Amino acid sequence: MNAVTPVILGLLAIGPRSGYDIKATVDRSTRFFWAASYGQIYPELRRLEQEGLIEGENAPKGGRARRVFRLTAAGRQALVDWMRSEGDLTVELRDESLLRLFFADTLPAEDGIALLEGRRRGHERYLEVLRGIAELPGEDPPYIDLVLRWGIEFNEWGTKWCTEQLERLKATTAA
Amino acid sequence: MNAVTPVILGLLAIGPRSGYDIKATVDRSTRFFWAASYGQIYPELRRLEQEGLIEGENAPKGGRARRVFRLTAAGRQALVDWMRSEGDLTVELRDESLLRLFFADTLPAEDGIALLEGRRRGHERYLEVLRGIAELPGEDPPYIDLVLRWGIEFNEWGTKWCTEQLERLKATTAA
DNA sequence: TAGTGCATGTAATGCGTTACATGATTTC
DNA sequence: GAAATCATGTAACGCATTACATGCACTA
Repeated sequence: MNAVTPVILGLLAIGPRSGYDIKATVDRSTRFFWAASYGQIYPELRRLEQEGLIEGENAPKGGRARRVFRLTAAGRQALVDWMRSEGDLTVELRDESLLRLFFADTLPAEDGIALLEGRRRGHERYLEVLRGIAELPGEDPPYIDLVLRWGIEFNEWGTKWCTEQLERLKATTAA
Repeated sequence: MNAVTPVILGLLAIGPRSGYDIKATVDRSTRFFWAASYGQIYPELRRLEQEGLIEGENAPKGGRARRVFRLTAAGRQALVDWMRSEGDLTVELRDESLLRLFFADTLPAEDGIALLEGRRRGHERYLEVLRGIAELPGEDPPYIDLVLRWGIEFNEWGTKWCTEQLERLKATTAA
């Protein structure tokens, strides 16, 4: 069981897919909070098949080799077990902008302002990307939609937070 | 220049410290959004000294060997350069709870509820930790305080978000 | 006097990304 | 006919954590 295992099992629970499909789906969806690369996916697919959690079937498209995997009963059980396993909230965060802010006391006042403005721009850019995904035609299943809305609402909150701090700073320096 | 470089330069800009001190400070402050381990810190201290960005001085406490580092002029410049370098917002997130939620459509309704409740508990636990830090005696410099408040307000927002989604779900299933 | 904290350091390990190789097919 | 996309796969690399080794000093 490693980091890609749950993504693979989870995506195959939605529907059968090839390794390539899995990577493409991840890059359009979970990558914002859970990335995965070919170097993890392909070896893990083989391992999961050996363990009987997934089953592969050759499904070439034209003359192009293609192997589609689907979840076995054991695989579905493994997914359910993982979904119900402990762990209320495990977030690993690496936020360079926050680190810069943390050290902003060592710099002139205008640098702190610039950092906050940059942070806000970053949130706004994320919002554009996520809103673009949300406006795509077709309806997502409820929880996939929920997670997408989390991303949007988080970045809205982050934008607002930066604005508030900027106002507070301006009020303080003015006084 | 690697991931620990800015933390070391930034902390030494606040005041001279030993490698041990740096690790201890990180574990009390930036680790929530920027971790660092001995395996990175000690080799990097040597490298930075060789490059002339920091200077070490033997400062034993009693018979216990101790080496305290401080920033050189070149080191301060390197820090300023990094602080002003591009990069509005680079967040790397690994959120297992979000991944579980993403796949919650494949499970019975009560599992989704449980996931949201667990997520909320996680936010509440983080709040306890961060509020404990905020209530510590002594006053933090403005931006260090700002970042701490970000952590608190983010987890407050996250708690509220979970509550709202739970209410929404209950309203939908009731109807 | 045993345990905890201070203090430095490294070797091993694990993990994930990057980059590349290969080749077919579709699209412009 | 070139470029992009589909599709599979791995080797090399870098990075970070874990775990350990060593030893002094303080405190209960």
